[in-house]
Amino acid sequence: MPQVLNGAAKTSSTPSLSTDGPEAEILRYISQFMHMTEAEAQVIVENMNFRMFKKGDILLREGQVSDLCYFTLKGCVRQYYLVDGEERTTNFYTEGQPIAPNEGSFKTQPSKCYLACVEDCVLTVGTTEDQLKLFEKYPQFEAAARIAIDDELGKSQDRLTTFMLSTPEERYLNLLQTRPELLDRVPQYQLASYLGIKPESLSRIRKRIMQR
Amino acid sequence: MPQVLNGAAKTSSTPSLSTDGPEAEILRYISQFMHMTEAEAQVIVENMNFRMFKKGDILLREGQVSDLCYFTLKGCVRQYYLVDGEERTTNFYTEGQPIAPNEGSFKTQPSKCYLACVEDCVLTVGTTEDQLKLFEKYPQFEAAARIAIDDELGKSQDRLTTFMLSTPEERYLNLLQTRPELLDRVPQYQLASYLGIKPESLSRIRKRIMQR
DNA sequence: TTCACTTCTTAACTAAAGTCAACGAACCGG
DNA sequence: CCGGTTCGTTGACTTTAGTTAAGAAGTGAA
Repeated sequence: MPQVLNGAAKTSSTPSLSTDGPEAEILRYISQFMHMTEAEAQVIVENMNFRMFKKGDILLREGQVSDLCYFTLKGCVRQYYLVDGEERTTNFYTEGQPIAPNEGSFKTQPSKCYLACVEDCVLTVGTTEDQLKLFEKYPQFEAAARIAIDDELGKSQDRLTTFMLSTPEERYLNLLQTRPELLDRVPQYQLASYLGIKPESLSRIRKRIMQR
Repeated sequence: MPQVLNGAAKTSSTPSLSTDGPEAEILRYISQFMHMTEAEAQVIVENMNFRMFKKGDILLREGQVSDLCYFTLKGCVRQYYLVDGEERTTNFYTEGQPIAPNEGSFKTQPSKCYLACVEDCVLTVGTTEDQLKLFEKYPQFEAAARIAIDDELGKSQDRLTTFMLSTPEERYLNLLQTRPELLDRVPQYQLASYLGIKPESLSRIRKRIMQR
């Protein structure tokens, strides 16, 4: 069961927020899209809702309606669908990645996917309402949010074309290049379905590659 | 070569803008994301840059830097990549769809894809600068743009998961359901690469389906 | 330690897509 | 109207992934 991570930031007595605690991840993320003062960083951290989850915890189930958004500070969250009783993984979210799999008009619709923790996780949790309140109080964050969404759209388009243009073997090699840490953190049968193939096929692909 | 469609809207003497001319497409699109008055509709149409293109015209080439965005009023635009000298189609844009294949941080990067007209087209063309100017003058359009981008993100995520979770045959059947008009408008070898397969395979899939 | 369970690998076979080549129909352009 | 090109189909063969089943290696709990 999720537990509140009490005052993860507030109890931190370090003077600067650019520490290397898990909460630094979200500051690094936001500062990609705007210039942030120390005071603004403080506001962010104070308004964030930090939570810890255990390996195996389920954040979202098929059919559930939720407008919660997450941001990964520590750990790994897997997104998957149940088709014919089989789990089909479509994404892994790790440190520094926002989790919003049901964007657009689907926020008020029952979810078609699951979100589950592959490891113990530290996440921020927020509702759409939280965001709007923050934007009202601090309008400068709204522009950043817009740019962030645009950036996410670019990444999503990029992932789609990369997947469309690649064979399973190329996708595996690409994963080795771009997210090698996943291979150590995630069971291989989950990686396989993320690559669009069965575990046996991934095993053969790995063998094929080794033999060169 | 592209020609300016002189005063497509201005010369229209119809009192209402909810006419069925090509420019109505973009009004329909925007009104999905905001309530629009007649006056606002007028502003949109007057600020849009309408252009006609011939079948085969290329809007964007690999390596080209462009921050142009398009919106499809009439016709069909194909997005493709050149890999090993072979065209690999990744999208078809038809009436009512915005064309912005290089979102996010890639706007100032050389394009990796091509955009070509499959048919004679009527498109609106706009730069990022145009948009910002419009937002300054009419701030109410900015919120709509944000929602539209969010909606696009949702659609992109949806396309990605659908592609990941489907076999080529399922993708073809899905295309029959969702965009049947494409089958008549687009040559089959382009559809094949859009489905991630070779033309011969699509031919066999069609045969297989007919035999049931 | 042992036993159960999960994960990964391997093998044999099936199904489907890729490759190469050939053929015919439709479509232009002259 | 002809001749060439493009496009879709088909066939034979190769390559790769799916299926089923079995077993080995690792993990964790009693």
